[in-house]
Amino acid sequence: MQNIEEQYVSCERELAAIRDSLEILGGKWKLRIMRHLNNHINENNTFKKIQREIDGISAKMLSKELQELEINLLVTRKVMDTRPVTVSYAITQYGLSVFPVNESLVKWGLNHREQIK
Amino acid sequence: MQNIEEQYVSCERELAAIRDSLEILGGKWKLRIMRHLNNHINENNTFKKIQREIDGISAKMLSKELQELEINLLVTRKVMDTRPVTVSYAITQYGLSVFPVNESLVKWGLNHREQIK
DNA sequence: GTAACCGGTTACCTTTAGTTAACCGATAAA
DNA sequence: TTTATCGGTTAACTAAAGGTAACCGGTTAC
Repeated sequence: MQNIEEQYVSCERELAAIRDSLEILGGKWKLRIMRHLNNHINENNTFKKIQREIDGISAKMLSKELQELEINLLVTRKVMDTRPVTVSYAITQYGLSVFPVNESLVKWGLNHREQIK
Repeated sequence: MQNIEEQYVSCERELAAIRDSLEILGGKWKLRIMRHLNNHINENNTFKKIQREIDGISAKMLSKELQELEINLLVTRKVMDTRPVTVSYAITQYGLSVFPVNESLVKWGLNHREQIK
């Protein structure tokens, strides 16, 4: 049995973890991009190809979101030796760890639609 | 095996579900409040008591967030027959369904701290 | 009558998230 | 030399989220 102080610390740690997850995976585009890369995992996902295939995303947002995903080790960026230069993005092995979170959000959201109708 | 159209619909449904989940459970306070109500489930959680115990939350935000949680059937609001009147909030049975999502966010966030350090 | 408690609401402000459109350098094709 | 492609960046904007502080009606205790 934990004492009060340990309970408090554990609670703070969990709250910080939730903040981290929502900051890194939340927002309008992050999971959208991760899912797209995962659904096209055997393709050469260049910047332009991703932008064409994700409906509504601007170059600015795609660039910004990919940078943040790369910083968090969820995707890799590889400059290809083509003319003109293309840049290929891919989900990392570690990036696959977001899919349980993705699934729990999907599951809850789908069920919630049933619940409130 | 699904055809292309069915895949597309399923993908749109899942993306909408993620948007719903993040809209209803995301933000700075929603899960914070749900966790608090769950941790104090046998107590009389009045507005003032919740506000005292959740560090940093303003009356405005607490009021707004509780209203939205109530609309989504996640908490109940009960005006008590006391002087002066108090209002008691409680998590619903359905509200408990957020904890698997909560757990997956906690788990991913905790692991991510390890991963990037 | 005045002060205090409860459960809020309102107005105003700041910060963050996201959009739009123009622009950039490097390269290559016509 | 003009035009196009790729992978962005920049500036300027709007929209959404959240914070701060003052205020409110109803009630009770002094």
